Amino acid sequence: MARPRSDSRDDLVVSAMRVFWKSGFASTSVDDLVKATGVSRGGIYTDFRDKEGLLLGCLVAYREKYVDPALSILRSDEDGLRGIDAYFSHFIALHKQHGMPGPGCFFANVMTELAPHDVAVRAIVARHMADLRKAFRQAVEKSAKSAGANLTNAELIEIAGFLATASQGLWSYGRSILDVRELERFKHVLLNLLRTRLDTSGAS
Amino acid sequence: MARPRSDSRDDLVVSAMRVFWKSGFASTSVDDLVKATGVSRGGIYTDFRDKEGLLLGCLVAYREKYVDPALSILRSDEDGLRGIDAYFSHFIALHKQHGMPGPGCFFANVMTELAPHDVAVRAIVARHMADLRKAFRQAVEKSAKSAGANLTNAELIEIAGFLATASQGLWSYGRSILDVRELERFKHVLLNLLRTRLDTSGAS
DNA sequence: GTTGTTATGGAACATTCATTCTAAAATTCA
DNA sequence: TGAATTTTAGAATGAATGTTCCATAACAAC
Repeated sequence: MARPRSDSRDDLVVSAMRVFWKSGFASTSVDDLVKATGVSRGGIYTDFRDKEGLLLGCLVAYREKYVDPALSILRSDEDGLRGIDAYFSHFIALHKQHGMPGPGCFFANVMTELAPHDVAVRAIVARHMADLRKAFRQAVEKSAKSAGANLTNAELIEIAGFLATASQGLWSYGRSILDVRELERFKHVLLNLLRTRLDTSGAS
Repeated sequence: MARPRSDSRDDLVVSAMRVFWKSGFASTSVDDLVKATGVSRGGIYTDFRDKEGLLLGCLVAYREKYVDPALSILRSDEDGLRGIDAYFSHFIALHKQHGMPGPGCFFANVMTELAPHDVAVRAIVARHMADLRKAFRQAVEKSAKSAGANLTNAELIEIAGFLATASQGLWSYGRSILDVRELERFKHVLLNLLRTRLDTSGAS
């Protein structure tokens, strides 16, 4: 049963992504991938060089399917803090619907498992973190403006980097707990800290 | 060459810990462990039920050898914020001496890789996070007092939970980057946020 | 309906895996 | 020294691994 190429491969990469996402790279066998995707071994090795090639494809698919929409949400609200709130709520909702312990963030998982030993993974993870920092930076900048806070460019960048890194901790933690409310508490504290930080940088 | 039992097994568990810590559970073979520890396959399976049993032993050893000293540092300074600073500096120094990309935090790594699928791991990780929260809580409480900040018990707990979770993100991120200064920037922002939070909760 | 292209299921392959076992060697204690 | 106890190195086991290959079957285009 040969299916039309273009969209069947989207299915392949999306199904594979979910398995890698939940179980990690090393613990996922090619057999698992064949079963989960419905694509034959040959098909997988034709379209991707090997198991790691498929993983890299899955990371790209994850960015398009999950990260980009989340960053749009983060950017779309003209109120920066509300955008950040919405970004976290979006992923927390994903964890709620998935059931806890949650799947975490695919990038955070892969970063933790493979980054030290795999340059290709490190590169694509670095790009993800840069995107995340950039989106946070714009959000913080907006809310700083509307709060009348004076933040230097360096401070904006610092804070954005902190937010990006801290949120990776949240998603990893989500893989080990049974209560989503812990995720919400994190969001709550993060926003409070950020708000007070902006409120105390009022124009001199 | 039979060595005295009690201390040779400490060596075993410490050497194995380092391998699991850097390479993860699934990617570490029993062969790797035999080579790294110098203990025979039989010896490993005699003292620990299986590979996972050894991992659990390594997690306990990690807590004793790395976490407890770090928490002592965190607790020892009578200035809470300075204790938090010292805690992060301690682990950052570890990353510096190890070379980047760093090994991260063993608990954070195992949490990300195994927690969703392994109840035993989840339990021991939960205990670690609780310890970490408790230590952070005491530190924040101390610095709140000395800053004259009015924080409710609930607020203290919330903030401590945030700190514990956020720091997991830092260590995971440390596995994907080549420049330790990124870790230091994180610490810097974290402490700033915390400081301003305490300064704005002054007695009414 | 024929032809050329692609995908399939599954066999085949060579490794590697976790785990068990055993005979020899080292260590302990008398 | 000699007997009892551990530990070792490494063979053995059987299953699982990633990857390649191929004959069959499904498809698209004409």
